[in-house]
Amino acid sequence: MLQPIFLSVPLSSWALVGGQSWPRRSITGYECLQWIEAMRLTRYFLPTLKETPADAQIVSHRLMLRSCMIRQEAAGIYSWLPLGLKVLRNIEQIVREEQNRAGAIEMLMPTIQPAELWRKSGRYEAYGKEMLRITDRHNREMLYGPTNEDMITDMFRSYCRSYKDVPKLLYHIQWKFRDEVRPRFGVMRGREFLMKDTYSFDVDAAAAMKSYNRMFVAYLNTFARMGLKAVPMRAETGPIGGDLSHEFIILADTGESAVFCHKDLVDMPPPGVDVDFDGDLQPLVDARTALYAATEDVHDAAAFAAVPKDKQLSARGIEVGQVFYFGTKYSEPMGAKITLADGSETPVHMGSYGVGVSRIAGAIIEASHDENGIIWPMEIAPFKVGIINLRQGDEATDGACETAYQNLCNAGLEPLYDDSNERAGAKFARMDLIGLPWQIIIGPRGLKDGLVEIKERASGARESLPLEAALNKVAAAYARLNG
RNA sequence: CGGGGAGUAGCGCAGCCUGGUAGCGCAUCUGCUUUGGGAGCAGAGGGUCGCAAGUUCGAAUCUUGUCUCCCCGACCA
Repeated sequence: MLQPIFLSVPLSSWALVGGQSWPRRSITGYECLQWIEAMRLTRYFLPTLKETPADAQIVSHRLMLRSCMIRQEAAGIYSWLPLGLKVLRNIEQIVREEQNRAGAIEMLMPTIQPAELWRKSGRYEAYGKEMLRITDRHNREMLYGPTNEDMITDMFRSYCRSYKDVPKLLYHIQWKFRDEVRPRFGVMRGREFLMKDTYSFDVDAAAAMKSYNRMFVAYLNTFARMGLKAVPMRAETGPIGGDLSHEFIILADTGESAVFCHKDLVDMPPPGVDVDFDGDLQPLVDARTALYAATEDVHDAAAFAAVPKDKQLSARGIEVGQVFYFGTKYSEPMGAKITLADGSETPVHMGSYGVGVSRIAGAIIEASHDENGIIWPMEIAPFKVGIINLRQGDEATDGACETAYQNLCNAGLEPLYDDSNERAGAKFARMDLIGLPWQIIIGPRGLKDGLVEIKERASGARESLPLEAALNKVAAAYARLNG
């Protein structure tokens, strides 16, 4: 029954990153065989909803609930169901790859921290009710970390004493908890959220700017790979403190903050993955900070007025990342000092750089959906292609679907095969809802003439062609992505 | 934290004003017919009406308390 089909487009599962061969897609980020997850719908867990839960107000939240990505467990606290978890992992993996490329080193700090650390930095009382405070069985004061500056500064202090130990960029991807007064918008403003936070350690302010620029450029590439147009904007530093900060904002009507920027920034292409992170990044950063862009908190109406009228963009935005330079704000009180070449001591200069990994899942949907459901960018899609069997039980149809499934699996294209016995309409609606980039639609009518249908979710464009050509077309789209 | 609203079957809702032991649509299960954009018919299962006190012969319904969730605002990745 199964007919091997030769895919004319070579698929490389390995991409060149920083001169090394890395797995293109893996769960752990470590070198391993390419991780392929294909699935038959009847074996999967995907009870999609036809009706919208009443509590969900914004489109991304509604679609995430309907497509069975998440389930609310308490206000601002969610389970990530199988489909949602795959999306979350894909986002996380892009963030990880771009951090590694920029020279940051991954580690993992705990979610629970001792209160003592925060007393040392002077933040324990200052952070207020947003911090979830816990007492353990020995009556020790603990907290569920809302961020990790204090812990990493303490760690740096205990291991690094010399100017020779810097620069260092360390990051982790870990769950955070902030006891928001009013969680809302699903995962975009949860109390528990997954965040990538990087911390930089440098000898002085000038060196710290180089770290800042690394992260700035890494973020531009990170969001571009996710199909997002993120605009860096001057921003307030807030409780993290410091002198210099940019928020990376994607424009969306449902955004929480008002933003003002020069239109040219929106479509400015990313620096690209072949940037030399050890080279001078300042021109790249300057190109994106020369034009006016600011969030409402630091908005300067006069400066904005100087932007040509037809280039003024006043919109709403979702913050997906933020970079801070805060100098010695933590190293000073916590005694994280390094010895310089001349024997003198100086507090290490620090910055922190956050990406809201779980928030991005919602943000991408806000930026990419239509009335039928989600439209996933290729790199984010939980499965890369859906196979719709229009007549389960029909020998020719079942056979063609199996052939497609096996070949797509072999090609690493992570197909989701709808082998359920439901009616065509239900299958179409569900496949559109979960937003896989490509659909291969196979039924007896088309097969009579040796044809299957291929549909691109984003454009809705459909085309009838032989199975082999359809598979090759999807493979070609994926190969382009892998460069 | 101020202001508003809601908790009744997995989801969406009605019933409450005027107390009498719970109903509709979707979903689920069974059977038959269907099968190219969320099918039709027939049958079935599923709810201590958020929780706790109180009033009453009797409470989903009235009273009080309490918990949870949502929305608007202020605040935040």
